[in-house]
Amino acid sequence: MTRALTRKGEATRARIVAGAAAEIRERGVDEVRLEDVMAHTGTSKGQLFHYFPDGKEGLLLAVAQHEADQVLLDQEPMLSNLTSWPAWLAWRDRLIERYLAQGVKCPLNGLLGQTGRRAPGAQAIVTGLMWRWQKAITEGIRHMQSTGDVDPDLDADRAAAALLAGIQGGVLLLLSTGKIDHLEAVLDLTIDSLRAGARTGGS
Amino acid sequence: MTRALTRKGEATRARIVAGAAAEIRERGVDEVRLEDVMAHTGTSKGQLFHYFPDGKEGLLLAVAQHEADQVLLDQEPMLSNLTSWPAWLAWRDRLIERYLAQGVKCPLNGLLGQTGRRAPGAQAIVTGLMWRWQKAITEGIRHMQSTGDVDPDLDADRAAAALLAGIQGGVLLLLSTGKIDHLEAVLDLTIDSLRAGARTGGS
DNA sequence: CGGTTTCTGGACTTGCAGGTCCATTTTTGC
DNA sequence: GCAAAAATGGACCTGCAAGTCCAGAAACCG
Repeated sequence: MTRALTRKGEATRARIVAGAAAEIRERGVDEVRLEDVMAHTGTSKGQLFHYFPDGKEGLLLAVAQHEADQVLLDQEPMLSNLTSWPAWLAWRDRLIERYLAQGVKCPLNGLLGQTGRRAPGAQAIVTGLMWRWQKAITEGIRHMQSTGDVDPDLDADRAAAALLAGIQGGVLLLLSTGKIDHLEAVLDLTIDSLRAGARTGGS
Repeated sequence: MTRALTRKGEATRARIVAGAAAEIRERGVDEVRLEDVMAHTGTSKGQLFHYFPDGKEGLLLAVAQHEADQVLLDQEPMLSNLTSWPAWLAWRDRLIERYLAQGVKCPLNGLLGQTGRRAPGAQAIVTGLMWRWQKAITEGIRHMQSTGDVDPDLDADRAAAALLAGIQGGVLLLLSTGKIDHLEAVLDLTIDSLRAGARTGGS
């Protein structure tokens, strides 16, 4: 019963989400008014509330989900194939490239702080994103352990957790300082550290 | 000429900042109205605009500065004395303890995303905080290098940048997931990694 | 086709939070 | 103690952005 959308309606809905996402990325969550979304997507207020009966709340939630999915998609196919050191470096390069291009515009930053508190659902979206992200990294590490490229005694989950945190912090620092250095340092040092434990099995 | 504050006035101003900070920590930036601050600090609207002629903007800026300073103060005296491994671990424990207690309430998270964009000054405050923080860590690493406890060939700045990023990300993940695991993993693994390079000078 | 549903546009309402103003009280400095 | 300056309280104004409503156009389905 959640379905009562014409083909045209579905297109409009998608256009609204995409447009709102772009607007938010560009100017920040709290700077975007529904009017801006309307103007930017060529829609009317009636449409907005037709597709998002919960108003801004619901729209932001949809945008958050959209952006969260995009974050992971942008890392493919590298993220799901961390099966060799060149693959790891390719992933590293993709991340750097992506966030360098993105610059100060983070779609989820504001959503975490702002929507995160009011909408309980937004919290879930971010948590889900982080969980999926970390899972992919963990699998990458496990694979490298299976091929003997990483110390098998290493706690893959813990290492992935640390790496994920480093990435998040690196992006955060990119947002506040405008420099990519932190993200680079995290990725390079962490990958180096993973490689270091390969041959030297001595503990 | 910036000075025209009575002793009483200064106290009131401080009370407003502290109260607003508490309120923001508790409920998030965008959920706090000036009225809330008034109620919570026992002040009137006239006072608010008397001490902060720029209105909410100026108040948030003052709060941000206050909180930024607090973040570093909370880590003292450990942060400025990272001169032995026990000292590093004490710092680690302090961080864990502090953020565990703080839980989901981050004073600067919202300020980064929200005020960060509108107030150009807020950006500077956050950047300044990060810079001071990283500098302290760098000095700690350098000291350990001088005593031979850390590989002297290590790029201390880069390592500090990575660690800082990890901490920020760990806190971010604490905010979104409610779990301290990421922060713990970052601190433990990074410190372990620093120790690992001590004796083995072979590259 | 024709009835029904969905889609669209935009005028209107509403509430509220930031900001203004000034009259009164307190503090200060001489 | 007394003028001047700062501190305080709170009524008032204002703009704006979310949300409501409904009437007309377009799309769907038999």
